[in-house]
Amino acid sequence: MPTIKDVAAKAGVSTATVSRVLNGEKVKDETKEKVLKTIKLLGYRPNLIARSLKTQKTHTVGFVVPDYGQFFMQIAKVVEDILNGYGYSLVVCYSDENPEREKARIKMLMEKQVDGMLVVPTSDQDDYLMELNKQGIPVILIDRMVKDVQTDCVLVDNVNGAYQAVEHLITKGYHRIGVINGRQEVTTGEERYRGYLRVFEDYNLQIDRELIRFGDFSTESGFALMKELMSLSNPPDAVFITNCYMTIGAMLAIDEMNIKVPDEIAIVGFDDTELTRLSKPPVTSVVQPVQEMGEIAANLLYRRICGDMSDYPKMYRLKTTLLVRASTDPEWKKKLDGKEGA
Amino acid sequence: MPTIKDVAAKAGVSTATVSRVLNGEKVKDETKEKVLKTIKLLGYRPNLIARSLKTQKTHTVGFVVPDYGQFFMQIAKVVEDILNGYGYSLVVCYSDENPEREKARIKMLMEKQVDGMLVVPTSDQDDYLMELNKQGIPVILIDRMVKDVQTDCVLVDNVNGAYQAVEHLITKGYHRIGVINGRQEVTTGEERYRGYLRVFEDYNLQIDRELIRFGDFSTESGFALMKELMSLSNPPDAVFITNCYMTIGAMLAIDEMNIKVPDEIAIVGFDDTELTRLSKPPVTSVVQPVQEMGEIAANLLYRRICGDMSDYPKMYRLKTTLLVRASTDPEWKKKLDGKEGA
DNA sequence: CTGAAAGCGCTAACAT
DNA sequence: ATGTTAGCGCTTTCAG
Repeated sequence: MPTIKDVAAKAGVSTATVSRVLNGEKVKDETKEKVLKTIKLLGYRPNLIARSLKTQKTHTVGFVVPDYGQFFMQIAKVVEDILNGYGYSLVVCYSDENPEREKARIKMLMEKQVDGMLVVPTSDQDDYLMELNKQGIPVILIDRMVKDVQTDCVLVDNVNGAYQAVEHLITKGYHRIGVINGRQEVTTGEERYRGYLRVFEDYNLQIDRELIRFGDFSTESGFALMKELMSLSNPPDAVFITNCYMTIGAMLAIDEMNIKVPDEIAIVGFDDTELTRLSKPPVTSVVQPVQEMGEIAANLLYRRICGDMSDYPKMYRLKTTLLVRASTDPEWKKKLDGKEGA
Repeated sequence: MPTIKDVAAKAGVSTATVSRVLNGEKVKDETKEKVLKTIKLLGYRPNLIARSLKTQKTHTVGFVVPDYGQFFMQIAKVVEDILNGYGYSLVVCYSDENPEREKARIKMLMEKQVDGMLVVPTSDQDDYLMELNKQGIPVILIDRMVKDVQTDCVLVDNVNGAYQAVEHLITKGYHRIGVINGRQEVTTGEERYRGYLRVFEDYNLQIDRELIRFGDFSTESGFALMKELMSLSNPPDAVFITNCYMTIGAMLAIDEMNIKVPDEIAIVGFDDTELTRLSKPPVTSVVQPVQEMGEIAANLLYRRICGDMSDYPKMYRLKTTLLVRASTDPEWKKKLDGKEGA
């Protein structure tokens, strides 16, 4: 591999000049030509490591997700595209919904000297994240936030998303509405539960505590909890499930128990993925603006990296939409009639 | 951030000694203690960039996948875990099934100076990949290979996997067996098609060319091609679909057309993901040993990075398994009875 | 066993 | 407009 020195020597200029050409600084056209030519000739590629050592910038950003499922990977894709466009590359790693592992991954990213980070925190008290901020490396929280922490975050309005979902069930005439919650140490889990509770409050309805279950966001927990709910002497007639993995688990359980949806039980889930769309029947879901979340987060992070702290800390609360499908609507198939394709 | 110099100064030793302690070389216990203590005291963390510049190793490896779907991300997870265990971190990027983009991503990884790469090539004539090999950076092809190229690869036996799938259909008594193929410029696409053809040859059966369709691995193409097949005046009674996205698309099409599986059409897919498992009915699938693929690839790459070229170039051809489910077996549900859970 | 010193390849003052 | 030079933080001969 040729170095900048080789180029300088061959072109008969100093390394500084070559560097200037490389970085688009003012250089006499004639010498620039000459340098460019020798660069091509030698097949020279700047050594990014050396450059990083000098500039203290790696042009790399990290993204810590809880898992590699469709929801977060959709965001990752958007983020990667945008950041690539700015000349940054993305390192994605997964925390496995485990604060310890999250900390380890963040540490690794720190040591790799990333210029910034996007994190989906696995707990609402991530003291470690704050250190980063103090160290001056921009961090954007995405999807979930951390309590008592002042930093940029891109979230959705989970409370009202959940509210809308549960209200939809009530409007449809369901009375015994259960909920399968996610981890309450995570803001999305807690907020969605809060939305559920608020509906009952607003409608002045009684809640049967038996219908409230707590899972850990995993397919397995959705499966197990749905079985529990349906084994009750007085089972629910509808269930709100607060993320997509648990929804899948619940659908599998329902299927295994040979229960009819929505006739015997109505289901509304959170997140819209291929799974919920392909499921039979398709699941009514609170859909999050994935594309927008990714775009906003990536662009905000880029601005922070560039030193623009004008509106820091900025919190986005994007709105969700309720997509009604057959799992809460027996008429769905007829009404739809070709409106939803592949 | 303190540097090695700060540590050396504070501990009253030379930077060389600190470096030795850091790298576990022989140092008098007493001085080692002292150094370790000041490292802790100052909260010193070695600067990996500086180290990389010196050692020419980044302890990073790249992984280029066609997409962020479940199949490849499952592999990525395995690979990441293993490599992390060896002290390497993984940069995953997606080529979007596009050779140009793949080239760009590989180039980026090269410039980032990764110590090695795992690539799922998007074409069977990736001249660019060979350059890497010449440059001495280890590359392992995974899932797909490149023709006329001598390099390590971890593949599955697609031909026999497909063969088994189609033979299963024949055994079940289906006659008009269609196929939805993937991109033929990609070895998996071509090999699976070959497996399909071979069955007809071996059984000395006539093929109706009308039943052979070519897609691009996407859900959309699976959807469109299945619609085409089922709109034929003489439609197939079974279809083999050569990857999971197209299988999903096909299932959606079938659903939309209100066709019953397996009564009116039997389906066998390639790849086993949540989608094919959750689908109604669940799809009989050729399942690939994802875990094993990841393990083998990661460990092989590690060995190559460590300079062990003993068995180069090594080609693995792992065996697939056929998982029979309801999409080819009306009796499935009864037979199963609790054998398959969440 | 430890220290001095020379770089790895690049950028950025500072000079010219 | 270009060249000189001093590092960025680390590893690694080579001496001692």
